[in-house]
Amino acid sequence: MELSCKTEYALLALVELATHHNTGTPLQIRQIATEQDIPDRYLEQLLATLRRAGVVKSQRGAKGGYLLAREPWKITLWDIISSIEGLDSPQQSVDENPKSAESTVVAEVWQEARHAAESVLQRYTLQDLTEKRDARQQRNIMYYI
Amino acid sequence: MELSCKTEYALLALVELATHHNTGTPLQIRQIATEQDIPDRYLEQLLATLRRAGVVKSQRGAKGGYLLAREPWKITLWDIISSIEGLDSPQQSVDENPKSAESTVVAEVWQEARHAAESVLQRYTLQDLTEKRDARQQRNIMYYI
DNA sequence: AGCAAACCCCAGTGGAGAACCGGGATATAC
DNA sequence: GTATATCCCGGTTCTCCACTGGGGTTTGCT
Repeated sequence: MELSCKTEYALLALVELATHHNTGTPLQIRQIATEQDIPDRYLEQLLATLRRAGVVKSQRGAKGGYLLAREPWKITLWDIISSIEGLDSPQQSVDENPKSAESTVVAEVWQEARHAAESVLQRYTLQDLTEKRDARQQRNIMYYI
Repeated sequence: MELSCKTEYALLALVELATHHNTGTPLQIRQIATEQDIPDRYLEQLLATLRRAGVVKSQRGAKGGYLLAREPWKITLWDIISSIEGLDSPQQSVDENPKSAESTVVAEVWQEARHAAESVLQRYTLQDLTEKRDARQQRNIMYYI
């Protein structure tokens, strides 16, 4: 239920990639890390996960770095979070423990709640986040006048 | 995002209490535990938490046990989960780390998603769970005919 | 070709919480 | 007073999170 540090790092990093997306040049781990104040060796792992999930792509070697795999408006927050959270549900273990009627009902309701949150996260894209951030910064500038 | 074992135990135990609520007699840990297949010493801790949160009340001594603190239709699933998960937000630490614009936006969106899930859980009461269970059992019986 | 800059992979560590188990103190019905 | 329950405090094992470190590999540049 709580926003884990891990997920927040991933989101912040991708917002950073989204803002530099129009340049076409890759962003390096180090740059993202210093910009968003994330431990770089940790961020490296998160980006690796996101790459394997097909959210970002990487360019190895000198002058390498990371790029978004798709346009910012084609990446939803749910894409990111489900990738990083790893709800792979690896084995649909056909175990024969017949869940009680109570368990089944609880699971159904929980599923409904999770789906509600999921659909909110599906509605937001990286593009939306950068726009919301820019709008917020504009407002903050207004306050200073 | 996932339903923890802990929370599921609490919900199952409370469903059990809700079904015996009309009798007016308290249910004991041991009974709930064997009925719902929960380790009893663990359930004891959960019920203690729920008691401190005001969801259930206890009766000590022989012939003691647990009772719902309110009627089953006045206890929402959110009441239970927030009690057990302990999202008390203990200290509103007025720390002076100015969150970045990106962090703020991410937090806002996350808040919105969490609120969506929360409102689903607010809509369901213990009464709803028992009714859903009974309806489901009726349907299962129909299948056997 | 050589070198440095970047990603890639694997492994380990410290702390926190989950999911338990156990023992003794306390309250209550009979 | 005794049996029966909850209450309270602690410890234990396990997993995950957050993070660090040591190499290896690919690539651009000169």
